[in-house]
Amino acid sequence: MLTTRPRGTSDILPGQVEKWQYLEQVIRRLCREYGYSEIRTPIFEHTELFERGVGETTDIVEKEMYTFRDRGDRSITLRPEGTAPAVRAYLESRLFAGPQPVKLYYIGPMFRYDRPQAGRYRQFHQFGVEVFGSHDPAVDAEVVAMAMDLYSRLGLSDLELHINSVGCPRCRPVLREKLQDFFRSRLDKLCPNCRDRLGRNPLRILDCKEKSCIQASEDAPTSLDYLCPECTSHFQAVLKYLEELGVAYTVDRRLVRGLDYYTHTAFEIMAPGIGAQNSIGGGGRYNGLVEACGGPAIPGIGYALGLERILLTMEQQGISFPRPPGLDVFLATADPAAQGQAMVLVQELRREGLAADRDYLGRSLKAQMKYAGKLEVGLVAILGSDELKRGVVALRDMATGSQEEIPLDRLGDEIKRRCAGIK
RNA sequence: GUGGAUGUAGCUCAGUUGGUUAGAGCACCAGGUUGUGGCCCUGGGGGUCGUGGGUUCGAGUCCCAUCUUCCACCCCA
Repeated sequence: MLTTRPRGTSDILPGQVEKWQYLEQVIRRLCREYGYSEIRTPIFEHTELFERGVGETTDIVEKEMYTFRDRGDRSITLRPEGTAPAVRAYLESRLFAGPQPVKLYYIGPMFRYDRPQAGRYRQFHQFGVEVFGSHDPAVDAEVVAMAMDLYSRLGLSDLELHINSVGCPRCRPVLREKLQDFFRSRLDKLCPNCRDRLGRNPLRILDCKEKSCIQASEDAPTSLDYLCPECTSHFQAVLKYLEELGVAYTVDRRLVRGLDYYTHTAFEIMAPGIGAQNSIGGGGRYNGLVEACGGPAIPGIGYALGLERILLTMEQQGISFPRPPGLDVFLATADPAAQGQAMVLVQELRREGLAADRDYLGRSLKAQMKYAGKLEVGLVAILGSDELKRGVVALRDMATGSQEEIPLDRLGDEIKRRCAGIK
């Protein structure tokens, strides 16, 4: 137990963490180019925020939250998603009083008490964006295009973008009723889960993966059949913009975001080949959420992408990551007399902005060379008492094996010169 | 939360019908004569056989429980 991490968590170790850093770097650049500012919210919040903000009837709230009482007897929950905290911060800091729209992004760990499997963990990471303050369907399109842009920047291909409109508070009740009418007559064909859903959230039946339910809902009315004129024109505009942006999509009338405050656009991106948990991102418009959280009636839209699943897909598609830079130079000492001088020299090189390191295990020169070879350092500077006397070091190019004496005062510049040539 | 599989050195695995000090390859460390890596050779360290019970004269091998990971379901990222 002492040496075992909690279930569904993972250590991101050297060798792997560079991939994360690369991914994060691409994300941050993307966000800057799209005009988004980062927001960092707490990793835990008051439980009510998620109960209200995510929805009491969702699986997340009903069975997946990490909730506990703190020492002040407050109910605290490790954040299971990023939208509700962003809304909370937007309201708490009155960002709606500043210039609109407010475009935010976040990146960090989320927590859900699920049963782990490939691509699903109890602590996982999401990158997400939220835009507050605009109804413009162009924002819907931009947000979708931005997500797709990230995937393509990472080199991912063969992704499926599904998009739908789930209506608004005006047309959804109509659809709800139509769906309830439709399914009431074929209750016997629905799975127990969906029978339960009929009363609470009939839209979700369309989303059920149970064979019988898929069959039963084949001719069921979908949101697109009962959209109000405003919703229809909004959705048509989003699709038109996507076409203009060259983003390929599939209208999926079964795609549902089950929460009450979700409105209009809903979308999801799937990656084939990474297992059953193949959704690598999803989002939609939530024009009712800010108000539901006690704020003014301000529209919003956003998405969240799963970082583990993106990395999984990249690996599955054989995408190579840029090689992280290692040391510029390794300083090897040829005899113990040079130790003190080596320490000072390495420190000087670092001050000059070079990545430099040396041996700390009292190894023989041979062993130090071997070690440097394993680290794949391009240059090794060798310092012995002979060199020390003459104020030079032997600088060895590890790729070619050629070696040259460099005066100590020129060493930094010489290394920089050679590294520049390689880079 | 439900069902199925898995678990032997850091990694990939072997381990005969239960029977002596549990092995290999790779990795790690050290040597292969005087201050020099990548190949090769030699040697070394490292395993409470996931954990806890049980059966047995004897268990890595059989039984039970538990944990982990994996796969699927539910659902999502």
